[in-house]
Amino acid sequence: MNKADLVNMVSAATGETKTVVSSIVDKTIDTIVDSVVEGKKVSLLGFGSFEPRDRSARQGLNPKTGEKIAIPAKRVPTFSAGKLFKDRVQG
Amino acid sequence: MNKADLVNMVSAATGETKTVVSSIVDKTIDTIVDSVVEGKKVSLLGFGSFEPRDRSARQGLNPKTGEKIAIPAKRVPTFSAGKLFKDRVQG
DNA sequence: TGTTTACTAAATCAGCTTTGTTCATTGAAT
DNA sequence: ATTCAATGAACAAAGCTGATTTAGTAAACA
Repeated sequence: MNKADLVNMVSAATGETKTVVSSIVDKTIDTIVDSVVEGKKVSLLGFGSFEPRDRSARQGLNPKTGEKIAIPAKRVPTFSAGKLFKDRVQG
Repeated sequence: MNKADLVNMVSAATGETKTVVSSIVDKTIDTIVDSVVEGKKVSLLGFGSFEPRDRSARQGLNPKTGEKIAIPAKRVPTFSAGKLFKDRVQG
């Protein structure tokens, strides 16, 4: 399922036009990304939470050549699913 | 940031009422969760993708007592961030 | 609405490191 | 009423790493 499918389904479920749904979905994603970029966590109860996490530098290797390479420290976005989401996926 | 904050910000950014934004955000989350529950991946370009992943059974241990315990196999929801999200968080 | 264009995502190789997982409880928040 | 974060230890599993091709999505424009 891609974004177009998602918008269609939400539009059908809510009765709002695809245009409105699309703009809100886009802006919602923008807002979440912006917040994480600013270092703040976004918690959506039942769904999960997004937050930035710092990864320390480490040794890696090039799978093609096998030689060791230095991987610098970096900040990455993470998501951890909430209880409801986990329970529903687990069944 | 929680869901109420998110709805307020998206409402302010789009001009749609909080009621409309709230219903669309909720339904969007529902749709994503439903899709993952059905075993299908949800790909939102630039943001990331949600999909179920199977974890095999393994041995764990109770940190309190130190004794070994059996952790059963299970299915969990996962999210992997897209390039744009990563790039923006990294800076 | 339909088409083109440019860019992103998936898959692949293997080995090492980081991260997640386990229980229980308190406090905060939905 | 219910969920979430945090805490602490230690082990095992999952993921990250480069480079490339293919496939596919999204944005722009007429």
